[in-house]
Amino acid sequence: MAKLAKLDDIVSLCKRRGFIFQSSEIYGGLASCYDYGPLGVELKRNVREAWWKSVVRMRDDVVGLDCSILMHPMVWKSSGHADKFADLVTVCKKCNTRTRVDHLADHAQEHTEHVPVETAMADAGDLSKKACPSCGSVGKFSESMAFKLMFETQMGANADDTMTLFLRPETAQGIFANFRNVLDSTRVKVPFGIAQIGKSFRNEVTTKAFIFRTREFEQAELEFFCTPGTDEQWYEHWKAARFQWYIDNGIKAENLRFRDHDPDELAHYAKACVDVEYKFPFGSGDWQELEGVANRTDYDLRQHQRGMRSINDWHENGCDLQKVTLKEEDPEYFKGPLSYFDEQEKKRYIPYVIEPSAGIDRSTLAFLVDAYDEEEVKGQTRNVLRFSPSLAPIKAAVFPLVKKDGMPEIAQKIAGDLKGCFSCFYDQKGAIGRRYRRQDEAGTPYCITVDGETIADNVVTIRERDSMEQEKINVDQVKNYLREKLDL
RNA sequence: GCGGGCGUAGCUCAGCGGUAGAGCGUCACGUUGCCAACGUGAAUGUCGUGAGUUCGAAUCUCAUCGCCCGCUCCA
Repeated sequence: MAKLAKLDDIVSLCKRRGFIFQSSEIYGGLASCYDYGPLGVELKRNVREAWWKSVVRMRDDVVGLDCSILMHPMVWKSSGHADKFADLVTVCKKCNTRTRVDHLADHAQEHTEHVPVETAMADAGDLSKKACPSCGSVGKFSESMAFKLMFETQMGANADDTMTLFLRPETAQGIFANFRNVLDSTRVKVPFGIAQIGKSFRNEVTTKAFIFRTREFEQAELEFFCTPGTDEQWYEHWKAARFQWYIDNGIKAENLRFRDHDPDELAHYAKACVDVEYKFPFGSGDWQELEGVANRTDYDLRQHQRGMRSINDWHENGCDLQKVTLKEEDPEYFKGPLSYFDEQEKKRYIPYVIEPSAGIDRSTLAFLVDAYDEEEVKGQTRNVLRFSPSLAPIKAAVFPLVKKDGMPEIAQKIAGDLKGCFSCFYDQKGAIGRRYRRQDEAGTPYCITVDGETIADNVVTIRERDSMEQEKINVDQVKNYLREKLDL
């Protein structure tokens, strides 16, 4: 059905209809950055809203949070990002292939294992003896280059007195950093979750495929805290719940799948991880990750307890993160400041964490691509975005059949009334058929048309997007009709 | 970062050394009166950007920015 064979088609559609624009386009564009246009911003807000409703509002065991993007530098020391998100990379001069230095080490590191810069530097010294995994040439490597995966910025207006901070590379750490605050302020009891939606930043080595991998991106993350031993069942619970969410919001089941991470693919702290993947019509493998659900065990909270014990070290070292070494873990770590006391079991422990982490931008793209359809109607091509009503940027459009005889006034009144409930669009220009088709291309589920008889009988026509079928109803029933059909 | 391809109107593209073009879309007026209708008219371009070659550059050369594909990488 869908004719979006290439990424270019999607980019074109997004621009033409005002969903997504290249950032700073009038200045030649800024790599990897994109802006959401009038329809795009509504769509993206609806995606966020649908996630929040499903993960937070419809549940009794999840609360929300909105952390600052800038956090104490020690957060990233504890999380490991400060050390481990600085990979060393070298280029083979013979074949121009880029390779991570730690992959050339004598004892090959695991796939997702990042190594501290110092260790990598030490290994980098003897690159002259290493063979290129691509072409086999020995000692042809360039000087190794460090890739800073975190964006840096300065805090403090006085140039002589600033502190280097990082833009968060994930929202999750802000949740862990607030674990104690939420426990102390909300009467939550394990098992419970803390959810957050917000921007994150990563200097990806390569960006890719439109808004699919960008350096500034939006995440929707849940950290679900549970009793050790129950983590596997919660993992299954969230895996299923998150998959279903995409289905419920309109993704076709055949375009969605799970991909379990192999044991040797897992990050060292993760006990299990699965990706929810969507079959995008671009890229080499087609299937691309929308979301990861991971069992992070008690790793993060334990790391932050170590960080809390190391804060003096940070001050004593002139606030230089590079000079700080995290203190060893207290043998009684399970009684530490980020532990939880279970009243039922009369036991203190560090909860395990299940983390569903979704990409809002790539999900938005998936919803857009999946909704796109072209069909033949009386020899003409009709373009339709078959959005789920929950995501449609515009829920209803109101038209006077013609721009006279009092019809515009009635239509405007109806539109004004509906705007209080949901996003609604009024249009009185041009032929009615054209107005219908324009709304089809924006994905508007319903159009309401006021005709010449409405003045007399108070009846309007409601036209449904997918079937193009029309139904006559009383003006007074429009709002309830839409509420019911849109499930709002 | 490497290799390949591509940047001309909002979109799709033609033009490839000599006045900036088409289709679609957009806007206005008229007509019509429930599915991209018709008529008339109109607006819109730093030809990605900057240098160079030339009497003259959208066109040739170089640099640069951006996008796509591949490599590489990747919660």
